Amino acid sequence: MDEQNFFERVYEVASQIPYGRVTSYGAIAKYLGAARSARMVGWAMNGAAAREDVPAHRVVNRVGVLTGKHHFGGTNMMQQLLENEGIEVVDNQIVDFGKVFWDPARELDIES
DNA sequence: TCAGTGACTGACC
DNA sequence: GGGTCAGCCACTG
Repeated sequence: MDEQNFFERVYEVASQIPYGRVTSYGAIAKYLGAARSARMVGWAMNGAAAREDVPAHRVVNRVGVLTGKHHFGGTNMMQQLLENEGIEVVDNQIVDFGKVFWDPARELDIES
């Protein structure tokens, strides 16, 4: 994969999140080989939110809480976006998170 | 340059 | 079972 920036990789993975699915910062970080740098994934999302090709609203923390909704205008817009995709959200938390969870390391698999 | 902060996570008590 | 602590790296003041 040459030497793409860490942020660019995060954007690439996030942009591959299928409709109606969500993932966690740690899952992306782990897929990129930086599971201990989940915070950097969150920081990357800060810039990803500015990109329309990167559904940052589909990325939440490990328990399915929309911790980053505050960066989506400070309103429930992030929740609205998820609900628009068929994802039920209650109190900033995704319902049946385990069912809609999308693991890049498993779905995308690590192709040689 | 140093110190504080943050869209997280795993381990420990 | 639930709350607290430390580690992680980049950005800002």
